[in-house]
Amino acid sequence: MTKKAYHHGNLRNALIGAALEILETDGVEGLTLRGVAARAGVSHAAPAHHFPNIKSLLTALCTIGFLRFHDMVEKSCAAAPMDGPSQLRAANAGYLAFAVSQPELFRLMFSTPASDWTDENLCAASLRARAQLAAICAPAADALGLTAPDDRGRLERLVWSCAHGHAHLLIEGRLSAQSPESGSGIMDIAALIFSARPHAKP
Amino acid sequence: MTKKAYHHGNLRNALIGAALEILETDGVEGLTLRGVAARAGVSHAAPAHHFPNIKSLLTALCTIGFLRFHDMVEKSCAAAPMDGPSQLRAANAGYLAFAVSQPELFRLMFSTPASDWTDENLCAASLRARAQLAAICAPAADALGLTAPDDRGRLERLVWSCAHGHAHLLIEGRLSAQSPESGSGIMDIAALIFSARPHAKP
DNA sequence: TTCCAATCTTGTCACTGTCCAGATAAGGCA
DNA sequence: TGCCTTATCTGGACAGTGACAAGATTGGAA
Repeated sequence: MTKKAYHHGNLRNALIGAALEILETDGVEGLTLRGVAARAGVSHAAPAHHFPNIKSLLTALCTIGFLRFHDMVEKSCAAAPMDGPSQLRAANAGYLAFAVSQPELFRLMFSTPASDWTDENLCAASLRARAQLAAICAPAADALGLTAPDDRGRLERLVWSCAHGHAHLLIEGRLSAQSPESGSGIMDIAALIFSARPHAKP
Repeated sequence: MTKKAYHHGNLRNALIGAALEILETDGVEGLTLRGVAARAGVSHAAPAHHFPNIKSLLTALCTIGFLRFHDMVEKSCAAAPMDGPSQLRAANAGYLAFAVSQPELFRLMFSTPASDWTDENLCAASLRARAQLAAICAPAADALGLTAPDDRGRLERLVWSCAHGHAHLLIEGRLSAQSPESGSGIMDIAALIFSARPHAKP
């Protein structure tokens, strides 16, 4: 055990783990390929075989982020009543909770140039989260009498924009004066939506 | 004229100008202190006297961003009818137009760790934009019968979150399938707000 | 005119990502 | 069993980066 094995055996995962730790501690600007290698206990060039460049490492982190994000929203929704407004509130709460609990990862996920968006895994993970959003919005769209795909997409964008904007502004310290649970965002939106009379075309 | 002056005379502004150009061309990751110096035609260490470190340069860019942002929203609102909904729509349009026209600057403005938020000028410029938002939201708050400062703040956050989220998702390429003018964001929000009956407490 | 302070240049350092050649080990094949 | 192909990892190197230090240049005040 005192003698270090030449082959790590599970270096790729070890690197990702180390990178995730460094990410939340020091932020993206503190995340260096050499630092990750050092934390994993390998030489500075060892990551090259698993991640040809730092962008590919960030892409892997980003992918994990979307998976975690999906799970967190799902759990939040599963614990809530099944009616439309409750599901929207739960989704918003999950969105926010993820951003607050792992702000650096959240930042990374939504800073597009940082990662490689031609990567299959990343696209799949991202699309899965996108589909989740659509499913959660469906009851609200039904309640508002929106049948045209365009209108439904518009509602999704509205809900998403609101949740995302709130989460982003919050972790960037722009809403620091208020507590995260102060009930802004989709919660109020939902209340307004469901109290408003459905109107055919804006 | 063939002989280059030892003293630039207006180096600080020249550096900022060069940095703004490089920023929108190559993004923040392509913005280097040495590159900025080269574009301004000075040696690699010349910026040090005006900007002790790269963070202070980014802070200056960020400050300019908030000034431009304020002006853009103001112009958009000035060109619109003075009623509450129109002003909200105009503000949203200005918010979006700024983000789309200078996405890298927008990104920089809302990536907090990039710049120094103890800087007086930056804080002033940011607070000015924040006050502008409050002023634009005031008529909507009045129309909804919101008198308590908490409720008014909540509305502001709601409006801001929605506009910001839409702008951010758009420039990060997450809403690429739809055109920017497709009327999401505050416009729909406003329509819902002004069609909804005012309710005392959610 | 002289001198000081601001400004700019040159040189240097540690650190980074990336590339390269070579060392080491794992597993298939004889 | 022993060899050998391939994947994995090491150590060294290079250009580019931000930051620092020391010296050159200049504008303006005394």
